[in-house]
Amino acid sequence: MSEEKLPTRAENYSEWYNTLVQRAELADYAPVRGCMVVRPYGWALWENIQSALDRRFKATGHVNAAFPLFIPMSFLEKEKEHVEGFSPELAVVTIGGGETLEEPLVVRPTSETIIGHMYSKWIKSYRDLPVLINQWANVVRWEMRTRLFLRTLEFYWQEGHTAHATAAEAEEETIRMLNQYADFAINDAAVPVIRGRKSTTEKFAGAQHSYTIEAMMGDTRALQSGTSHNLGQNFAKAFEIRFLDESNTLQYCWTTSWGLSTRFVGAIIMTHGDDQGLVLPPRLAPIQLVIVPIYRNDEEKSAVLPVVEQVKGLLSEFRVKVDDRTEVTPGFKFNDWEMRGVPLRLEIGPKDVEKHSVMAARRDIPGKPGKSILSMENLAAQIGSLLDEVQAGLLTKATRFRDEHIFEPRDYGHLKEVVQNGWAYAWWCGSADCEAKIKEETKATTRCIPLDQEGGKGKCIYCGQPADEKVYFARAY
RNA sequence: CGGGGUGUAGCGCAGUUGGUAGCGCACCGUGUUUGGGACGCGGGGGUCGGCGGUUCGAGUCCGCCCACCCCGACCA
Repeated sequence: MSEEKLPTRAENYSEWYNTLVQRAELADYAPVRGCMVVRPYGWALWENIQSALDRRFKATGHVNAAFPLFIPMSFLEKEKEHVEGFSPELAVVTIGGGETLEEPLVVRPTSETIIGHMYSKWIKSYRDLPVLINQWANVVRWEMRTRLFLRTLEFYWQEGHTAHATAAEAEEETIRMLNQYADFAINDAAVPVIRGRKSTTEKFAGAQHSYTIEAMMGDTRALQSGTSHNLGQNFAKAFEIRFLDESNTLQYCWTTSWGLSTRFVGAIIMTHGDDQGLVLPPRLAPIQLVIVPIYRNDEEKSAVLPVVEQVKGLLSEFRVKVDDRTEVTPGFKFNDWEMRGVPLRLEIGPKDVEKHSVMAARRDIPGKPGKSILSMENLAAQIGSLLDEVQAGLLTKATRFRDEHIFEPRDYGHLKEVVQNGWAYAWWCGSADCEAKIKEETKATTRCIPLDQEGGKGKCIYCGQPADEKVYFARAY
């Protein structure tokens, strides 16, 4: 049960986040540092994210499989950049069954290597391609600083791994899945995202290049919310993933990988949440609608409860919860479900029973303005359109917030200023040196080089050299 | 790993010059309440982070250790 007020976002954003995650019962701290327990409500949200994504993966021809948690250490070492990128954060098992292992086993930080190993066994001919496999899994990365959902030692995700006959097909796949992520984020989670390419410094260790969807959180910091990597032939060469083409020539495959994790739960919290608590997008909310019965005595109770049941029956197409707790007052329930982010609340009391109506309150519009009286006629249709309005409203609001906090700085001094409370969209010459200097001086990193560029030429915001592309700079999670 | 902080009931905290542990919330029982975070009465719950030391006596003083949180270098 929840105590009273949350810390406000303005007061202390990170405390607001931490308190909310726990109070809304999304997750809790595990006894191991940096690990989290995803509680039923949080997991239900994740399951809805999973099914929204899985649907898209299936629709684009992918199948699910499961690969082992343990990876031989030597596999990690086969791709030079990959091992350099991941070795600092590996958890390694050296003892099994009381015996020191012949070869240490890495707890997977990601599965390119072990999947690459299997692909080299499975792929012999161009007829075997493409291979389009996804897995839902947990992975472990030994991070220094952790935050619930945003960065934990162990997290849950999906990782897609594909192999193709040509570079063009691999690139097409990489972009296709990036677009699936963007579509999911925007249309199901109401999280507006910018699709873009990562700079060389920011890309995945071992990738030829990486793409990302970047979202702006309520404190204007950026969150990398999903990534798609074109691995080129790097892993194919390291793991001998080869096929015979139509003309009987042995060729290396072109592979991709793409992932989206429980971090996205954090994205939803920080995109939509307000000082009352969570605000969940109707398409993903574990509970879309809560019904709070209201009565003062047994007489009213016996009039109200049957109507509550009747309404619940009418709304069977939605995820409905009836809050029939007797130990707390309706007022408490209102606050409680608002804190938990339920998009819509129905109040049913004696007055409603009498008038054959119900009182509806939208989570995204606090107080009286968000309330409306619905007649019992076509109730399901009315609820359906209210939920659609909430869904659309969240996206509009989040998009407006983001756009209001994206600036095109005049010069470097101006950039320094705007990244304190927003993103800077500026020309960049592409040099890792300028990128590093900017990071050092402002804490802002390049988030992505957006795919949708208006073109033209400019001068690097830092060094003034000619630049072909504009990039987003922001402080990031 | 560096800097800062905190460990006392599930959570948040108090605990005086050392004298054997308390408050609020939550929890259990009960009655009155119930359209925006109800109230009364009665209860249960603690190896005071761990180990050692000083002392007749340690939550309190001393030493060592451990854990967690916050801020930095790495990351989905």
